[in-house]
Amino acid sequence: MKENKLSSRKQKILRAVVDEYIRKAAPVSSGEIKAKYFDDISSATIRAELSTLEDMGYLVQPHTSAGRVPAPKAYKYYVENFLDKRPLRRQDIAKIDATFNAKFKEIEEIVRSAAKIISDVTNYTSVIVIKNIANVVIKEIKLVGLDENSALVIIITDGGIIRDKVITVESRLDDNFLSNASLLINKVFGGRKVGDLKSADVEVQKELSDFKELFESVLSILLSYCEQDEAKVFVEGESKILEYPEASLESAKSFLTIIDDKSKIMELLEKEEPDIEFSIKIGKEETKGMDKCAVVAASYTINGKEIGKAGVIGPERMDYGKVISVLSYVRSAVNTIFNSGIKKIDIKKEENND
Amino acid sequence: MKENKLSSRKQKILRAVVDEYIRKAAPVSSGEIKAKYFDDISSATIRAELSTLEDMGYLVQPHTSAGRVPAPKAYKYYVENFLDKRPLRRQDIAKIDATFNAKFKEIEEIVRSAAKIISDVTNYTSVIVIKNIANVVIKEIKLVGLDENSALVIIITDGGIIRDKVITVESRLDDNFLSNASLLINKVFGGRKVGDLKSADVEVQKELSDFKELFESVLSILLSYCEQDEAKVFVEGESKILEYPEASLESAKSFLTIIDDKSKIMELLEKEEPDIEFSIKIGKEETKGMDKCAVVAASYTINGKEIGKAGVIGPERMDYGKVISVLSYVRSAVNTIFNSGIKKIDIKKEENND
DNA sequence: GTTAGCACTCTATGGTTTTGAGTGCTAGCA
DNA sequence: TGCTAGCACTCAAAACCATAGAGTGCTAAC
Repeated sequence: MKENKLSSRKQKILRAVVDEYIRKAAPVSSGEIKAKYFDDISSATIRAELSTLEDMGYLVQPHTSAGRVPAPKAYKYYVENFLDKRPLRRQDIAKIDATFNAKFKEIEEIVRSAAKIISDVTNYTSVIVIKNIANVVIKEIKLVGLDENSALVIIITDGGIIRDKVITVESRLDDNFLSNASLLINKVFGGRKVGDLKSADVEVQKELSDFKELFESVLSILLSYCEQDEAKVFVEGESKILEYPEASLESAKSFLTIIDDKSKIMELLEKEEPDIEFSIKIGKEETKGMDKCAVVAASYTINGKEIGKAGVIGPERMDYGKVISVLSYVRSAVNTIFNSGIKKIDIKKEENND
Repeated sequence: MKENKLSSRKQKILRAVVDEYIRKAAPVSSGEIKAKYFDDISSATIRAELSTLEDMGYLVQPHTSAGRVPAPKAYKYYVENFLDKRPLRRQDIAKIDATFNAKFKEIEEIVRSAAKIISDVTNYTSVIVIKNIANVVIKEIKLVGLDENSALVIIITDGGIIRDKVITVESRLDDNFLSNASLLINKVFGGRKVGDLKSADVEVQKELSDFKELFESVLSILLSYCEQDEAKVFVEGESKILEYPEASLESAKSFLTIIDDKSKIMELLEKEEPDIEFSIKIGKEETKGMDKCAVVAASYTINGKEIGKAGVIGPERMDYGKVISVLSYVRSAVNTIFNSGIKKIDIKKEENND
C-alpha cells in the first residue's frame, strides 16, 4: 500500500466523491463538493485536486465535461480507510436476532434464513455457499422405518448438524431388519470422515449380503452429500439489484446469468488473500463481468474450519459499512449455532463482536 | 363463447398472425401473410379482414401504419381452437422421465425437481405452489432422539408424504422418555387432519404434564406446516424471461417483484373457472401487471384433492402447445408418485395421456 | 366480393442545433 | 507557492428537423 499517502485534503475530497456518488449515483462535480464539504477552498482548487486524483487512478471522468466517478481503486481506498464500522441499527439487530431465535434448526434452514435476513437488512442480493462436508465426521446414522419398503436415513455429524433423506428399497424393512442393518451401517460408517468414503469402500459391501441394497442406498446418500456439485448455493433477493439506478437490461442479464451458475458464484465469494477478514471485489474484472457491481464476502466456520461463505452482491456504490456489519453480525449468530451444535440453540447476544 | 363464429378465412388469418408473431415478435403485415399463407387472395383482401378482426378485438395495431399484433383475445382464441396438442419431443420426455426416476423422494425434492424440469424443457420461468396440507391425515409421528436435548420429529401422512424437523427442548430425552412421549403424541395426533388442529386442541395439553414441552414443539411444527404462509412456492428459471426480445428493464422489474411475492404468485396460478383443465392468463389485467406476459397453470392432486399448482410464466407469444404438453406430462408423472405414496416410486410410462 | 392503385400516416433513422453543466487553463492575487 | 476568479472550451443530452419506407385505408373498377 504505497499510495496511502494522500494529503488529508485529498482524502477528504476522495471521500466526498465516494459518499456523494453512493448517495445519488451520478458523477459529482467540483461545485457540489465545494458546496457540501468545503467552506475554505474554491471549486477551482478542488478541481485541481480532482484532476490529480484522477491521474492517480482513483477517479474517472465519463467524459471531459462531466463530474468525477469513483474508480474501483477509490472504493478500495474508501473501504480500507473511511469505513465507519458503526453498529447496526437497533431494528436491524432485532430483526436478525428474531430470525435466529426460532426453535427448530436444520442446516439448510439456518442457511436459508441467514441468506434471507442478510438480503432483507442490506437490501442487496445475498448469496451463501456451503462447502462440501468432506471432512465432517459421521457420529451416527439412524434408520427409521416409514413403511414396508422405505425408511428415513438420518445422518448425525460431529458438529451436531443433521441431514436426512427418505430411501426406498425392495427388501422388507421390519424392525428387526432395520436394527440389524443399523448396527452394521454404524459399524462401517461411524466415526469416519465423509470425504474418505469415496470409492475406496466398495469392498466392504460384499460382507453385507442381506443389507446390500440398504447399505448401498446409504452410501450413495453420503456420497451425494459430499459430492453434490461440491457445494450448495443459496441466493436471496435476486431482484434487489434491479432497484438501483445503474441497472440496465444488459447488466440484469449478466447478473442473473451469473447468479444461475453455482461455480461462478463460488468464485465470486473466494477471497484472494487468505489473511483478510472480508473479501471485497470491486470492478468488472473482479466480479466476473458484472459491471458496476461489487461483492463483499465473509467466511463461516465450524470449530475453526471453513464450511461456507456468505456474501452480498450489490452496486459498486453500496453501503459497505452496513454490509460488513450485517455479515459480521449474522456470522457470529450463525457461528454460535453451528459451533454449539444442536445442544445449544440460543444465541448468546454478547458474543457478536465479530 | 358467442364469437366463435369466425369465418374459416378469418380463422386462418388470425392464426397466421399469432403464429408469425410468436415466431418473430414483431407486428405482422398483410403482405407477409399473403406471401406465407395465401396464394388465392390479395393483400388488400387480407387487409380488410385484418381490419374487421381488429374491430372484433382480436388484434391491435401499435400505430396506424404498422402491422397487426395479437391481442390477449387472439391468444385465447388461438389456445382454444388452434392449439395442436402435439406430443412432446422424445428428448424432452426422456429428460423428464430421468428426473423422476431417481430413487429418493421427499415432497420438497419432488416439487423442486418438477419446477426445474419444467423450466428446463420449456425454457420459460416455472412456478409451483404447494397448498397448505390442512386436510392431510396424520398417519404416524415418529420421534428420533439425536442427543440429550434434541430429537427429530418425523411426520408421516396418509399420502405417504413425510416431513421432518429437528426440535430442541430443555428436558432430557432418553429412550424411555421418547417412547412414552411417542405413544402419547400418536394417541393425540394420529389419524387426525392437520387442518383440524388449529387452536382447539390447546386443552389436551394439560393432561400431558411431563411431555408438555415436547408436545408443544410437535404441535407447533404441525401448525406451522399448515399455516406457513398458507403455501410454499418454488420458482425456477427466473432469468429465462429476460431472454425474450420483449423484455425491458421495466418489465424485468415488475416481473421479479411479483416473483418475490408469494401471494401474488398464488393468485397468478389460481384459475377463474373451476371446470377448465388449464388456466391461461394473458394480458396485463390478468397477470398482475406483467405486461406482455402470460401464465399457464395446472392443478396437481393427491387422491383427487388439489395439493398444489404448477405454472409457467413466459411471454404472451409463448409456445402454448409445448407448455401445456409439458405441464401435463409432468403432472401425470408427479401425480403418479404422489398418489402411489412412497411405496411405488416408479413412474408408469403409460399413464401420461391427458 | 375482390383487387390494383394511390394517397396517407407514422415510426425509425440520422443529421443538425442548442443548451448547460462542468471542466481546464491562465493570469492575477495573497 | 498555493489559491482563486474568470473565461473559453468540451461534450452529452435534449430538441428539432428531414427523409425514407413500411404498411395501411380507401376508392374505383372488375
